Amino acid sequence: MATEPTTARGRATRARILQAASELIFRNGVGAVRLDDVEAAAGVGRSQLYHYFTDRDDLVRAVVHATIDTVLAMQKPRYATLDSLLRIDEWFESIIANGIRPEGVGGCAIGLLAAQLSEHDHVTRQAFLDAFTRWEAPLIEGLSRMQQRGELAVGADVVELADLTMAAIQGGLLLAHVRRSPHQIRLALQGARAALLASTASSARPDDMSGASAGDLSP
Amino acid sequence: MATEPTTARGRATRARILQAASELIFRNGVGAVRLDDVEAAAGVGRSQLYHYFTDRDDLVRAVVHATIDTVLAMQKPRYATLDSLLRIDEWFESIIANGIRPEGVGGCAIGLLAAQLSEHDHVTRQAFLDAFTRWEAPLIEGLSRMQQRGELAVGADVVELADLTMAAIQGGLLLAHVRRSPHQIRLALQGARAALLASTASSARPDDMSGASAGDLSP
DNA sequence: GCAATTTTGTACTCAAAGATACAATCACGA
DNA sequence: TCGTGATTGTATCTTTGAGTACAAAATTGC
Repeated sequence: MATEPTTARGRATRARILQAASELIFRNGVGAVRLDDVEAAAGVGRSQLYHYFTDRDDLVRAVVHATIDTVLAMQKPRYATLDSLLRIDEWFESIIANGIRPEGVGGCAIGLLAAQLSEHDHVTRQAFLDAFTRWEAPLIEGLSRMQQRGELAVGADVVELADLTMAAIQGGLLLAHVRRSPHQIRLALQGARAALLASTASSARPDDMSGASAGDLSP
Repeated sequence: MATEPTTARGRATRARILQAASELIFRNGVGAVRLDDVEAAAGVGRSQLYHYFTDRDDLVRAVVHATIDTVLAMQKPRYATLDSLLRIDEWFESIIANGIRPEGVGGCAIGLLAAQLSEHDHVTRQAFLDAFTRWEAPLIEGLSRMQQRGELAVGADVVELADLTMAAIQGGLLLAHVRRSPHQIRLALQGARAALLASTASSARPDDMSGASAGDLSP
């Protein structure tokens, strides 16, 4: 049975295992990572793994949760204030910057995991749902505030704008990952920006279709 | 060694294996699919697998190529004429429709595979690169024609607009997959549409920043 | 119809990797 | 210092699933 570490050393060991497993999984994919690899990378023995995690699946689940927390924590500082186009642009910049890592370009850790594991089990799937919801919550709130201040067209659906932005982020990071080009993220975010801009109160004109309210694509 | 089937029966068997493997992989992910499962689903014996494919990796590679061909072929009919907003809208509609399958909502088969395998080996990665390039080629061409006809701002970069659109498609399908909601695809494509619209000649005004040309997000 | 080739069925081998056993060592509090 | 529990090292067991062997059946070409 998995034991929660009580001492500082134990916590450090558990953290090292998690760290090593996360990196390996991010690099090579969930299926390609052997427990031996994790051991070697973390500098621990087999017994440690089974001391802190019940089995391989438990470790993977822990990696998922840790990854989600890490990624969301990285966004945190920018989060409080996404209530202006300038702040949102800054946020976008941080996402672009985070997409360029020493171990490779692009690829949202959450998105990559989600693509691999969202069908795995119900609990894990729910974790991803929560992650995306938590991720976009500050944007929804910021957009709402902009709308209240009259900086966003009253007809705009802020939730839909946020969803659309999340899709752009994920798609941009995926393409950047495959193409190994951070430029893809930038372009994708430009798309989201255009959609947001189209809902900006100042540029919302009734005579064009720039408003990104739902229905444009309805059959 | 893998043998190419020469008879009709052989081709049918090989096709059945490929079909079964593709569905299982799409459903459960590459790592979770055992050869036993493929056998059972395809109704063949172990010997058939190794008659038509050298090993598991060879089968997976074949699935990748077959999936790419299938997905691109589905887009083909719409491809010839993506040179107006109307045609592009129709194209979007077909993508939304394809995202709703009996076996689950959303999830571009190519995108999901790419997330799992783009790091696997160089050849497979190249296959994904080619796939995305082939996928967006008709859009680039269509947009170019629109630009030549003056329906798109002369300053717009059609390649970037196409890249941005691809990111929206992929992100939308990924979110739709996780959230099990086809609406996510629609929203994402609305975002791409807004970006395209912003570059439409008629709505391109020098006094706003709607033009999706590069540089908006540059530091 | 018959030989040659292709296709298929079943049983088996074997290595890899997950999981376990258990003793040794360490760290902290009394 | 001593004892207890937490932590770690090593060796071993077990299961899974990829890959192989080989013969039977079906199909094709002559």
